[in-house]
Amino acid sequence: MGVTDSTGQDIAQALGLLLRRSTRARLYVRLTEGLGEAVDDLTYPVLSGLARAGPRSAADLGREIGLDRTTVTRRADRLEQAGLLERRPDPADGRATLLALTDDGHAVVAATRRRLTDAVDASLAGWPPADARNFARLLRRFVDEGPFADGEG
Amino acid sequence: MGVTDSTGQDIAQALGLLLRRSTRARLYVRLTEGLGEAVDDLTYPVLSGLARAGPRSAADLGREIGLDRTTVTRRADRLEQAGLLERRPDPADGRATLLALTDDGHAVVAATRRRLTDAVDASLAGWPPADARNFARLLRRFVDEGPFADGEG
DNA sequence: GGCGAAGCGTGTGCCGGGCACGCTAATCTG
DNA sequence: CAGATTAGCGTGCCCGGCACACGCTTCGCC
Repeated sequence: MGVTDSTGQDIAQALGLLLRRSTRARLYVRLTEGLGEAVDDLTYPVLSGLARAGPRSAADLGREIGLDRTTVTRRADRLEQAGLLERRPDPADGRATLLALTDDGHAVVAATRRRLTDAVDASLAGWPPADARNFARLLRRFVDEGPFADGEG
Repeated sequence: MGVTDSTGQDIAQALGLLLRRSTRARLYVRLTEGLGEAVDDLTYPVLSGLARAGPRSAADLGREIGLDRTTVTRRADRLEQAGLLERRPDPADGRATLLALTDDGHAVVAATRRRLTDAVDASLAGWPPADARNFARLLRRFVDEGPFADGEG
């Protein structure tokens, strides 16, 4: 990895830039804009996590998405009030309360995902299809094996 | 973008995963670990921004990195106390105060960047060099043209 | 059937972030 | 050249999110 091989450095730089911009541009804020008062960059991870993992208890979901149990509870309160999420008693465990998306909740997640996909599509518009496919493949591999791959989520 | 072309969707998915994990794994926290009490995931962007843009006023830097002017000031206070940053009166403008990295500050930024590069190198260890180079090129292009490219930073 | 463990919700304290104020200096105007 | 307007800075203040601690209920084991 001498001067002749700056690949790692290049990627690190681009990665830093990516992470910086995605927060600076408030990506999450924009993606969730206009989807109702309750859904914003803070509450969306709860919705998204439930969409991914299915009905879960607050504690489980917290472990899943890296938040404190109580924080999940508070955010779920807001989402429940907005009708995007509902609480059901766990049939298998009387103390547990399952958080589950309502149809509206699923719709919000779908809309947000579509927005992101559209944005990606737009920025890939001028790319040769082969490059785009290659990028998708390599990015996927990097994310799976990458410096963050200590968890499943 | 029918069923036959899921490329955009694939990238969006991987991108979401990447952003999620980088916060969930507290990437920034780890990268700045052990570099002194004052430097953490909150104060590092100030350091990094100064390293990129050179000596700047708090207001300018705030616009640069997407933070409120006063927030930059508070964080700069901590960094100044730790000797990583210094305040100089702007010779060209008597009301302005320039924030500038000290040698120690530059060293901290260099160390953090090296850590990230090392992590990337490690996860690229098993890759064919051609793939790695391709990935670097494509990622760079995507970041430059991507859905976030509304700013320079 | 009783007892420790696990889960949930909520009250409380703490910390980060943005707004508003007062001040100083630069720039514009007549 | 003097007054007025504008731009910049630091700090006091308030709001909101987060984690810890408590009390309660329920499960699992003995």
